[in-house]
Amino acid sequence: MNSNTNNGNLRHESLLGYAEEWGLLFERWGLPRTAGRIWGWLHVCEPPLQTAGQLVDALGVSKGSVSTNTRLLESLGLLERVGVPGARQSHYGVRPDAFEGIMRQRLVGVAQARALAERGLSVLESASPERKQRLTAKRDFYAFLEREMEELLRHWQGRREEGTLVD
Amino acid sequence: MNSNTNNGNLRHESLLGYAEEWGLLFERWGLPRTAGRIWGWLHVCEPPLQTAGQLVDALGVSKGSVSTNTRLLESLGLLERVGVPGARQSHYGVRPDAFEGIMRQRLVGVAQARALAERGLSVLESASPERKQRLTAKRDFYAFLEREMEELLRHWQGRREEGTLVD
DNA sequence: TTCTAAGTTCAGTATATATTGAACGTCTAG
DNA sequence: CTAGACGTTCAATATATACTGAACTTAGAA
Repeated sequence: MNSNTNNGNLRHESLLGYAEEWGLLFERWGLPRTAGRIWGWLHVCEPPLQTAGQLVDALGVSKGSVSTNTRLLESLGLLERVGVPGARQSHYGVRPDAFEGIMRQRLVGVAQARALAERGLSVLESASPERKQRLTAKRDFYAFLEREMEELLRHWQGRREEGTLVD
Repeated sequence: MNSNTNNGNLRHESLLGYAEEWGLLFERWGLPRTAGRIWGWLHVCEPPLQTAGQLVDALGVSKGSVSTNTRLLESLGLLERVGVPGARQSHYGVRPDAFEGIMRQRLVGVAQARALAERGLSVLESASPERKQRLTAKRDFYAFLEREMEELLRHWQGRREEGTLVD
């Protein structure tokens, strides 16, 4: 195995371990373990672009699961499917702007929380300010977080444009 | 019911609905639905401090579940158990600094991701820079996020000290 | 066209997790 | 001390979700 890749003295096993740990982390975040495994694996595998079949072989999961989870990761903005000239299969790779996708996902969650607090306030419309106070504080927090994270996202994008013009 | 609380024209049902929606949001975040229900409810209930028994009655969940999930929310830094003079039971309420707890939780997740990327890099120690590139980018992102969120947390704390000296 | 490989979908199954309900410990009041 | 309320723990159960494997669709090769 691995006859056509130069892995130096890297143990295939420890690379797999890295993927596996991302699986566990994803699970703690309420996402499928397999999605995490793919995400981790695509950061250390060789070659960097992998076909569905290669993922099946490397990670020991079913075709169906790879299909489902690559689609999930795509929809989260973390993966992209790229065409390789002369190849019939789809090749999956980490999106260059994947981290913006991660931040955007988090932003969505914050925005949902803010919207929900807002909706709660409308239910308490006729209540006293004291009664509203808890909800107002919550709304203010999520509004703060939403604004700040949007700025953070811009920061990151700026950073990428300056510094990492390598790729 | 509700003979001793003045709820004005607020429908008990719509307040419960608010709690229920937080339950669903929590679930999407990989947390128990009941924990979300409690968290939502404690922002709109009257009185603001509730006993375990009141939570059982209001939310229609078991004593055991309330016990488990209040402990969870406590450990996340969102709830506090306060003693009420003359009352035998524990009373639960939203911590005044709950939102700092939320941010701290998120920070922990980011730190874990950064640590994991770091560990991956040590596995690739002897590899070429090109091979390391994907992991380095990931590590850099999480390191960035970690630093920025720490600052964000400080911002929020400062904001609280200035503005919200009401409570 | 037919044959084969790739990828998707989905019903069935496995697995993990939350929730219940009952038994237990603990504390306070009387 | 005893009675009863409160809270916790845990085994059993319910429930949700991920995963597999097989059937199906599509597309290229011959």
